[in-house]
Formats: sequence, C-alpha cells, structure tokens
Amino acid sequence: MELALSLGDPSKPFSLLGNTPKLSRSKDLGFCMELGDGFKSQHKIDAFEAQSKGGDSDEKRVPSDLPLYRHLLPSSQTQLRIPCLTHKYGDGRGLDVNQLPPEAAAEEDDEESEEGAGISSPNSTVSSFRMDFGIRNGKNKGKRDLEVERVSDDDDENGSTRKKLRLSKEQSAFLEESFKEQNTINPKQKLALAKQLNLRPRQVEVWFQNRRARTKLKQTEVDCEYLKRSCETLREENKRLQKELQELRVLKTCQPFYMQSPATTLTMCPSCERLATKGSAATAATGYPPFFSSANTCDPETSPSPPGNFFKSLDVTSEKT
DNA sequence: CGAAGAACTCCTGTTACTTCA
DNA sequence: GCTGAAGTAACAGGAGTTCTT
Repeated sequence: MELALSLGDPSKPFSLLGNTPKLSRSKDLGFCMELGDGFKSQHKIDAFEAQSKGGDSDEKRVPSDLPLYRHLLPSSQTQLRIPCLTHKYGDGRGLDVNQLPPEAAAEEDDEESEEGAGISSPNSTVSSFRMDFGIRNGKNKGKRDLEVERVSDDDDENGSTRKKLRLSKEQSAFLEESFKEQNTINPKQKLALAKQLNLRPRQVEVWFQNRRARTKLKQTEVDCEYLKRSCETLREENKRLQKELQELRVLKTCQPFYMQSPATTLTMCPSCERLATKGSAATAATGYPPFFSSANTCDPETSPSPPGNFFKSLDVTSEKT
C-alpha cells in the first residue's frame, strides 16, 4: 500500500509521484485538493495564451505548467479578461492616492518603454516623485500616506535608500483581482497594469511574485495540516494493526483451539489489510475470537474502497507449527 | 544541428520597512 | 512612547526556458 503525498508544488513532486510525471504535473493531484479548479484554470490560462498570441514576442513565454493554487482564492466565474482593462474600477485613472499628474504620466510612458526593454530601475527617483504627487492629490491623507511621504523624502536625500512603499487599498484590490484572473502576467499585461495603477512595471512584477509566494505558503500550510492529520490516522491504524497482529500470534499458539476448527477461508482487505470473514454466521459457528467478527471488516471511512478485487482470499487452515 | 551566450521570467530566501496589538 | 510579531514591498541569486549567433 503506497501513499503518494504532494505538498502542492508540481515542480517538486513527492518521490512517488515523481515517477509518474503525468499525474504530478497536469492536474496537481496533491492530496486531490486542487482537482476542483486547477484544471479549469489551466485551460483559462491556455485560452488566454492563445488569445494573446499574435501580439509581440513578449507574450511567448507564458509558463505552461503553472502551479495553480486558485482554490485558496474566491472562485471567479467571470469571463477571461484582463481586469485592468474591463474592471469595475473603470479605466483605473484617479482610483488611488498615487495618481500621476499629466507631466508625470508622460514620464511614466517613457519609463514603461524603458521597462519594456528589460531595464529595471528599482531605485529610480521617478517612483518617489510619483508617490509624492499621489499624496498631494490623495483624498484622505492618512497615517499610511504620511509614512510614504517621509520615505520618499528620505529617498530624495539618499538615492541608495531602499524604498518601501505601501500600495493603496485600491491598488492592492486591483492587483488582487488581476491575480484571481491569472496568477502570472506577461510583459504587456504588466505594462498595462502598471499604467492603470500608476506603478512601475517592476512593482507589478514584484507584487505578483510575492503574491504567488504567499499563496504557495498558505497552500503549504494547508497541506502540512493535512499531512499531520494523515500521519495521525496512519499512526493509529498502525497501532491497531500491531495489536491485531499480536492477537493473531497469541491465537496461533492456541493450537488445540485451532485443531478443532474446520478449514476456513478468510478474506483480507488489500487496502487496509484487515481480516474479515465472509459471513457473520460462519464467524459465530467457528467460535473465533471477537477480532474475526464483522466489526473488523473494512471501514469505508478510514480506508477507501479500492476498485476491482476488493478482497483477496486468504486461506487459513488449522495447521500445526 | 548542436553549443554558447544573452535575455528573460520565475522561485526562493532574505532584508527592510510598516502596522498593529 | 516602546516593543515584538505579523505582513509585505523590494531585492539578490540561482534555475529554467527561449532565442540568436
């Protein structure tokens, strides 16, 4: 009896699953916790990939074996789309406190083309410039925004200071919506999202990376809990089987008792390996101890029914040792 | 056709910062 | 006001893939 367990990371399947790539990759069987939406999601992604073909070469590299953890997220029945283009937030302009003024927006366009060329400037001053504008344009200048302003000012003084800018709730919600649709984005989507949210494309990229990491972490925690429970169940099962084995050994020593009994065919469940008689009447007739009774037959709760030959015959004869 | 290298993305781990109790 | 925990934006480095030469 083998139990294949996966922590939900198809790229690093459990060893047993590793021998069966088809199982471990396509549907991410990891404890069958992904069977619901995962496959559909993959279709979605594939569909989108196909849809976006014909664009520029940036869209070539959409991973074909994305780890999907959509079941942790609220299910989304919406049509496949780029949320930033059709979302309820409208065109995205003016939705957050970081809105750009026209001049900054023009600068943003320049930066996007730069990012599109693969040049990332994480510590560029453009961002702080933008965020400062955002704060000034913001409707509710809360504690969080003040903090952003402080950081930005420091950054102006020292370009090497690592920036830590909290995204606004609107920005986070928007990104979250996008993530629900697709947990990866191609460069074009990244640029579109960045433009919609007045963020740098690098920020969008990092957000998606971190979001995937968080999702995976949660999934790992869920899997870990499941493993703990499974381990507990198996431990109890093992304990019970050991006890049963011990009882069998004791029984085996009671030879006179056996010698009076006729040859009997017992059955054993191949999945849980419990002994069971083929009829309770026969059990009563043989006068065997209680552990041969029907109470010890396979319990569907703890041991799922295997298909095919559920029981394999086990001939128990009253042989002498 | 295969090798080497560039460009790119993703993952993982870490750091730095923010928020909150 | 101080402090520690939790959350998260940002970063670095490695691995894998694709494309070009």
